[in-house]
Amino acid sequence: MVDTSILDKVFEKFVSNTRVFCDREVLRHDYLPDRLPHREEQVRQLGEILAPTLKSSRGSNVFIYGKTGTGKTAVTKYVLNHLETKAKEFHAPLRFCYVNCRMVGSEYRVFATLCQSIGLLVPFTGLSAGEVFDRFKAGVDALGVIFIVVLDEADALIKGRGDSLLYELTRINEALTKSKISMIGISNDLRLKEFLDPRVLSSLSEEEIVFRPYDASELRNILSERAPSAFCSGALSDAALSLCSALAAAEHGDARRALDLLRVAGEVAERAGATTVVEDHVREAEKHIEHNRVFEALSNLTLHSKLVVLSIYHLSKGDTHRAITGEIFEIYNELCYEMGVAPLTQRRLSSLVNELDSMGLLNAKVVSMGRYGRSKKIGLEIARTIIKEVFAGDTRLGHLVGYEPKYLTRNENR
DNA sequence: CGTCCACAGGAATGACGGGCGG
DNA sequence: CCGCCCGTCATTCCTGTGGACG
Repeated sequence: MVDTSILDKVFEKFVSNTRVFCDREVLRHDYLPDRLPHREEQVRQLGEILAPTLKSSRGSNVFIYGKTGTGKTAVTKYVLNHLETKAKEFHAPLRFCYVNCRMVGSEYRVFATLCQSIGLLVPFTGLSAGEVFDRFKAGVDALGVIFIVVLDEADALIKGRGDSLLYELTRINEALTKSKISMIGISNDLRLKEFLDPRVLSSLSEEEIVFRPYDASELRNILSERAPSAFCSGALSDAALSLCSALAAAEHGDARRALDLLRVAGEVAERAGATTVVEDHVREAEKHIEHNRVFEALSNLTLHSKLVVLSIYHLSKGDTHRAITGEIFEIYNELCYEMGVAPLTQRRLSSLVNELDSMGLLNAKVVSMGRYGRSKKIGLEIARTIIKEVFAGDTRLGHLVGYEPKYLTRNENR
């Protein structure tokens, strides 16, 4: 027999307690507001570039640069949505497809997504990327439309596997007779140009739009624009709103971050039973977000990546000692033995360390120790308590948290 | 000032799981 | 069902290198 009274209380409290939020969806970063403050110029630019598509001519290709949370995606979606409604009004044959390259993952899957958007079903795997591309090409051409391809976070793809995808796409119009394609590339990395083939660069960057980070007062405006529809009147203190803006501005001028902070702060306040969101709730939210991010990232790692993290955890015990690759490999091997799994090679481990570094879980830096060789110095970027928390809850790895590596006892010197 | 450590990280290759068209 | 072609992960082999030591 389960005691449901506890749950009842939780639900009742949730339903009756509508004092803080009235619509928290407004604060999600994928929510598209009616107005995009401080991005009027970019909206106008992109609109001008794409306007010709309404008259069935191809718009220029555009490259959009800017750091995360500067409104690139929002502006693009905003303009495309309006373009779509206009197109319907004028009966212009306009279609578009938005692809987030980082989420989608591989070149193959980008083409697969494009195919799906025009109603072509392709298998998850099995075909060559070229085959999928050809099907897409034939598919769009048959439609006889102006097609806009949006490649968001294109840098994630290009850095990983080169620019052959972009190259093929920029040349696609030569093979099309009834349709035309224009592209919008979006990149978080301003140095992306350096990775690109000059031919791709010139055709892709017919136009460029740069998004500067928001400053604190701009972030404040963005938040205060959304706050009235997100929160009940009087439920949000001015100080809390300012703190969210300031924290996000200090980071990267990241509006996404500001919105997250505000939303989570509201949730923290709500759970605490408060009627007003105050600064302390924001600070709490900051910790909460970081904790969640790390927890999620750690939990989703593969077994071997987890073992690598654990090895570094053991090595950095006590002080802020930074491990080097060789040491990590020693302890990693011990842990693998304890687990009864075959260890990976040092070469592979080195790649895993780099992946963990770019996820922000580790901090890896190549250093030369002169006579004593060249290696990577690696330290944990995250709180040890979270590592304990994640691995202690793992049935397979729990016992390794308290494991005493023989390597460490063998080398009592530091 | 040359040597030589302890790796970094690129390239080629292979095992594996999966879908294709015939 | 088969032979073929993928993408992904991992191994093997490799060349390159910053700087303390002698």
